[in-house]
Amino acid sequence: MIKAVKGTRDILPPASGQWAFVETRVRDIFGRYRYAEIRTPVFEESELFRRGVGEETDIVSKEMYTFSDRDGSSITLRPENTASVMRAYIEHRLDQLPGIQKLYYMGPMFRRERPQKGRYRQFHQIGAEVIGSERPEVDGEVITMVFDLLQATGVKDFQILLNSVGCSECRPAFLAKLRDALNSVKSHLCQDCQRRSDANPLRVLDCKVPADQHLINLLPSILDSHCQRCREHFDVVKGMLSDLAIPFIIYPRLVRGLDYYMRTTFEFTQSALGSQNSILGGGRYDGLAAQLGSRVPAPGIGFSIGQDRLMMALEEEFGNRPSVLDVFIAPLGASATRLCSTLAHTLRGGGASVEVGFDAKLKRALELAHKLNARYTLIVGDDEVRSGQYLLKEMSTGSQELVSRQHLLSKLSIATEHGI
RNA sequence: GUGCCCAUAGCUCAGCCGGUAGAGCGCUGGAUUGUGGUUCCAGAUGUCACGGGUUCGAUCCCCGUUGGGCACCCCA
Repeated sequence: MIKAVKGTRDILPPASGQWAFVETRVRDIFGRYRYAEIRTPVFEESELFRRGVGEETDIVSKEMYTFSDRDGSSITLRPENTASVMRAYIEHRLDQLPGIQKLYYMGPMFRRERPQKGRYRQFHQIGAEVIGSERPEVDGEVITMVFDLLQATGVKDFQILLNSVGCSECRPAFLAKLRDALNSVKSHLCQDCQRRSDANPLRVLDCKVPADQHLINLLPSILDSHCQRCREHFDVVKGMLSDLAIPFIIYPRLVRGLDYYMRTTFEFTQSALGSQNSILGGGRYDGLAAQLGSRVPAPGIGFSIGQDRLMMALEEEFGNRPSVLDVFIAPLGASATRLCSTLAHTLRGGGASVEVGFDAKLKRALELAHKLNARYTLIVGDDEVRSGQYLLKEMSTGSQELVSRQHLLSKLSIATEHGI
């Protein structure tokens, strides 16, 4: 039997309906913030990610799906979408458009990692980018928007971690201070941290080994190394969130894995997700455009939500909500079946969701209607065909009455909004 | 990529100390004519993940492969 390849999966009903529900909410809420959708290709020239994401990152150094095209060019399945969006921004001169660009996307990304809960080789991200402004107010608005989205979809018990990783002016000084401090304590840290101290000192801050924590807490904080511009920027972001009563935790140890981040970085975590507890991450990347060869400055900030993880966090929320079926039509016999096709079409035209049964046995039809969670079953047999009065049965109560074709729709009192 | 654990019906799982498999749920059919949910009866379904090895004989023991889970690395 051929199966889905390692780390990929099928999203089947009813889960697919839940995914679509979330996507509808995304479009609604992002739309209110005047974001517009951008759809970039699923694969790009490999060079884009090498330059955009960073040669030294794990993503680029060991997780990319890269292959040679027939003309010899190197192609990579996108491991994330920010670089692509920025590429499109530069390529199509979106900087020439009035105002700042606010773009959102959703779709599959690909990384060749070992799969585990909340981590897939094909996974799905919902993200947004604002390009063309370095104002801190934009950062605040972006965070506010994701907060709104999580609230609207019903995610519970999440935390917002906020940090500022400085800029090209103040970060080198911080790194020097950190290296110094690490040199004196690293022999007391865990194996991994000893290695990180040299390879990637920032990562030490991310260590979760309990025994290391008290020493790590004594290490220099990036917050103390901020230059004046970074400090002012961060203050505005924090102030905005406070004004909006959005709870956040200043987490100076938050380091993000992609090279392009500077100043504001953030992450939303949710405890129910297990080890992969990060549901979304984002930050500012004012230098990315230049790295990609843009001649005009294009400061930006963005985030991406792990949709697979978001869905996991919402599992309880969705529970076993039944799918919506307003009417199951049960035709008994050939003439009734023929009539029911037009009847179904009329009801669907009026907004009802309708399924027509094909089993001539009423018992079978009712069984199926029940299993499909139909609100009503419409019984159409020879008697009904003759009289033009159809037997409408309400499944929850079992009560039934004869209704004429004209009155069917109003009798059904179709709910205007079909949730899921 | 590394370590540990796991793989039996569509799903959740049982299967002693090696003798080629079972339950619950679900599914299909029936309990006389056009009435579902509860009930009763009957039935189907398994290359016991795959490939080797040991053995008279392997779902069970051993090795490998594939897939999954957990943790690490890292990240969404």
